[in-house]
Amino acid sequence: MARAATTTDAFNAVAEPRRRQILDVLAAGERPVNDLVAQLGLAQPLVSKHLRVLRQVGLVEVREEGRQRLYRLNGHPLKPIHDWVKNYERSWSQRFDRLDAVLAELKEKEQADESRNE
Amino acid sequence: MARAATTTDAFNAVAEPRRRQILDVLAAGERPVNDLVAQLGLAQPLVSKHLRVLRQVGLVEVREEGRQRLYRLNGHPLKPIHDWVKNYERSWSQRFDRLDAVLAELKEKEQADESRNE
DNA sequence: TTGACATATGTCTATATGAGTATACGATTC
DNA sequence: GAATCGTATACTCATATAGACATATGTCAA
Repeated sequence: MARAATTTDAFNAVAEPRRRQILDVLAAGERPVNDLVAQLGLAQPLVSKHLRVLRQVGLVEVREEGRQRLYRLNGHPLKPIHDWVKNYERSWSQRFDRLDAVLAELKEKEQADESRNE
Repeated sequence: MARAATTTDAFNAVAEPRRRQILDVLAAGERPVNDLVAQLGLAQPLVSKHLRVLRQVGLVEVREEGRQRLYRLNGHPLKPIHDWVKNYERSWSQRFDRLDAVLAELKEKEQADESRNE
């Protein structure tokens, strides 16, 4: 089997840095394709293709206005990523240091109790 | 150009659901490969290959003990993902509703002031 | 209606993938 | 040292990609 399609889910869609850039620009508000082309310095067909992927996973929505297509962000599909990754925050954040210390203490105490019962 | 290698960064490495599963198991503590094979129900060579990718982006580390290799989690490389995605949290979280309301109010007031100066 | 503009799609190429299967390799045990 | 265990690697396959380029489609203006 090959790698999962980029359109499988937000995880795959967002693995491509250019697509993250597009979302970052759209976070400031609705934009026509050519604005994105200009801001990102990418070829227009490439931007259109990235937008297609983002559309397919629901990360952007389009609105037609004259000959322009206005794209806007929809962050909802990013929630699963956030939900998953936030469980690992303790790996780097000092915010959890105190909690970790408490847990270690509890564990130690528990083991002491166990050995008392042997 | 082809899609960026899975070993390019955590974004790409973690786009594969099996690799996320592996990390989820390792979050509970150090594990030998065969434990992962059993818990995930995957073929052993497949697990080894996924572990290799995770190693290359620094998400896991290995320790040899006899004929076993004990893998453990290192969440640090996930921080960029968390940092990026958390900026989009307002897209789905109600926690930001109040803030958004305040911002909208400010904006309205600002526009009122502007029109007074015309 | 002709042309310019905004965007999407098709084709091509190089490349890498996940999974399956077989096998290699080092450590241990007999 | 032979057999076994735990793990990694090699090879194969089908498939999808990002990007470059050319072109199609639709909309507006002169």
